[in-house]
Amino acid sequence: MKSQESSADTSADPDQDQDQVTFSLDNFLPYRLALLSSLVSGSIQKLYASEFDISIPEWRLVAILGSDGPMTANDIRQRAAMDKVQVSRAAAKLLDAGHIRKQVDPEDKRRATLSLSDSGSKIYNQIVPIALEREAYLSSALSEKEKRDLIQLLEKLTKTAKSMTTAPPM
Amino acid sequence: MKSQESSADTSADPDQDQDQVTFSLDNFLPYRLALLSSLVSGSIQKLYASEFDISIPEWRLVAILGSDGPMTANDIRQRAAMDKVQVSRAAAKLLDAGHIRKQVDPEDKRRATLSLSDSGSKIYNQIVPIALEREAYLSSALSEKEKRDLIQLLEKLTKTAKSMTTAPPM
DNA sequence: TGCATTTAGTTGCATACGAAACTAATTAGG
DNA sequence: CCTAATTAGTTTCGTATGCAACTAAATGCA
Repeated sequence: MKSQESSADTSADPDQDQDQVTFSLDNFLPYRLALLSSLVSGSIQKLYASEFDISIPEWRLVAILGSDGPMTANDIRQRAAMDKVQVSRAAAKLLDAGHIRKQVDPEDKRRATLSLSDSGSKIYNQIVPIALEREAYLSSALSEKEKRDLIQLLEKLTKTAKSMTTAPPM
Repeated sequence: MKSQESSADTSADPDQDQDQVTFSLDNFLPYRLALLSSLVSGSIQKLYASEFDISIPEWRLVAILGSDGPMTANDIRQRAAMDKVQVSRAAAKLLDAGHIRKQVDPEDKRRATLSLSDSGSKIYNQIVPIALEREAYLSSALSEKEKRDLIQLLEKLTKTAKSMTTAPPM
């Protein structure tokens, strides 16, 4: 594909040899995504940490168990596209803090179903409105339609990005 | 925006009626962004590491010095919204590898102008086409208009996100 | 001038991360 | 059956990260 004839930036000096490609981080999607994501995560992380002493991976577990109900660590891994180590550690911390329960499956003792404890549910119920409010504020510069469009665009990109990663072991 | 009155407020409202808000990580923007960003970065990181033995922060320095010309570490930090530690370490590695030069400003010996060496320029010229190709592939599921829209939406969000971190609403 | 403050950049330390090695339980298959 | 291969989940270990403390130079100011 012939891409990137970036618009009005270069004075299009034809002498400029062709190795000297025009490139700007500002229009480079991976960079834009990384920047935005780190800004957003950073802000959220601080909030969750200070108010609930919970990390983002831990919050993901709480969010999933809270919205989708009890499931195993492996289910969570697939559901949230998280690393299994990340799930394991988040679960360990949440268990330790008493926010989730772990029930070993008697049928298959390797598996264990995780579920929110009362304190976990409480956290879920407390965080959800705050998270939504944060998100609303974040996207307050967007119209409803723009927000839907954005999610849809991110969805498409995510699909492509998944196919780009060299067959992740799942 | 007048929002939460502080931490006490949330617990001061033990009445949990509206807490069964419909919430799903899937529609939660911060999560979608983090997921996509990590997929994209991961894929790119592997590519740069295997082909050029260079990390993403290092690549950012090369990209900026290559496209915008020589500048100080501090300029880079502002330009790329990077942490100063990150810039310092990336610069140290690139220096060590001989990809950049460092010239101390005689006027102000704290400052030093960084610039690409020949090998740095070579890397820049080699990576740029690959990066653009990657990006083109990543966004191949989007129309030109969609891609422009996306960048614009990300821009808006980034602006808001920056304001969120600089003015911590807590 | 002389000392406090600011600024550019680096380093130390404690944490987070993920790949890979590992344990324990289950299933396959000879 | 018994061993090999697979699966769920945990731990180890090297690296990356970022805050905070630090060094060194420049500036403020009295």
